[in-house]
Amino acid sequence: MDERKETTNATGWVDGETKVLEAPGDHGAELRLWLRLLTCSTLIETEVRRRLREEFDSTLPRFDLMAQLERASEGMVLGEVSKRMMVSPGNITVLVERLAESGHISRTTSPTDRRVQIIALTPFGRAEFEKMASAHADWIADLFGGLAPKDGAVLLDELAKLKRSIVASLGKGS
Amino acid sequence: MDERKETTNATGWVDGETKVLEAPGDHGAELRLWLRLLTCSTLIETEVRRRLREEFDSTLPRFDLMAQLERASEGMVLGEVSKRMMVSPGNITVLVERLAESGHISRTTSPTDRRVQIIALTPFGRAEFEKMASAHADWIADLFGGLAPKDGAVLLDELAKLKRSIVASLGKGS
DNA sequence: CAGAGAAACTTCAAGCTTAAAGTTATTTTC
DNA sequence: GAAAATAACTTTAAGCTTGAAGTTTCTCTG
Repeated sequence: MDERKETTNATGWVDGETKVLEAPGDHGAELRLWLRLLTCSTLIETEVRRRLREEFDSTLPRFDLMAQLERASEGMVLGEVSKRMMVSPGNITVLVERLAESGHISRTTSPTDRRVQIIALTPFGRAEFEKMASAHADWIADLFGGLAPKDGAVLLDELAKLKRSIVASLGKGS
Repeated sequence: MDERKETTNATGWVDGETKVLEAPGDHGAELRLWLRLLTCSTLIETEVRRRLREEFDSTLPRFDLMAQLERASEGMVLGEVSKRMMVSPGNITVLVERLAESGHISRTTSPTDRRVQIIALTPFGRAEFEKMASAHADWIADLFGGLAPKDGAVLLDELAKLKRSIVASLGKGS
């Protein structure tokens, strides 16, 4: 990419290594961590989006939706897709419209409940998805390739702990 | 939040813990890692966006842009902001318009180069930003609060390694 | 110093995303 | 069995985001 310093688009603290703003409670360590986490996932996500667009003329949301459908051979209800993708129902409506238009998914109204829409990959959609998924796995493997297996294992473990911390913190609020 | 299983909105592989799809090259470990990383950063980002909206009627992009300006007392050129935030120039144009409208930033044409726009926080904008930044630091500290200091240090270190891997991989392609 | 080229935005078309409000259909309650 | 509540979307308004094309303003070459 380029030689740009570490920056972020979600905290605003430039160069987390050396210049994190000192908050009253001195939350510098957490901010630095968050910044670095965000930098990594932004870099990866941006690259994945770019390649999906350039190599498959597709987008990440489309890919994600198809991925949800991939192992649901009987199809899936819109609400379930919405929950799994953690996005709003209205969002799914739009995505589904486009994917149906392009022939990647089929759409039927449930015979037992006319409120319910069931979507499923078409054979064409499945074939397209498989191509994308295979390439996607390679891209990710490449991006993580410089990480020693041991580091990968440690990172996976630490991220599990972080996730528990996040979920616990979110839980308190509700 | 809720008791939903680990899911993602950028890979489609549900429940990274147990069910990652086996790619031909067996990239399961990397996919699992990516999924977990993404889950963490999505959870945090979603929460930060929610709170910025609810507590400050603001958005993450706005906050980010103001954060870039926060330590640039002399103001900053749009192009520089765009680079630091890693977003497109067109995006900055729109954000700047709105922030100028709401009185958070000022905007002047450079006296030496009429192509160049210089933006800076207004006193009002600075005051608003400081409130937000302080709250933001608290939110992050909360979300990471369940992580032992030692785990934080390890995570920071592993993420540095990951970032190097990513940057190296991106560099190869160009 | 004129024309070519590069820079720094701005505009445009398209798509993603959300919260909130609106529809339609099913279930629950009295 | 109607009215009320609930569910499952869909629609709407607003904002974010991008890549590509367009405009204006320097800067560089010959």
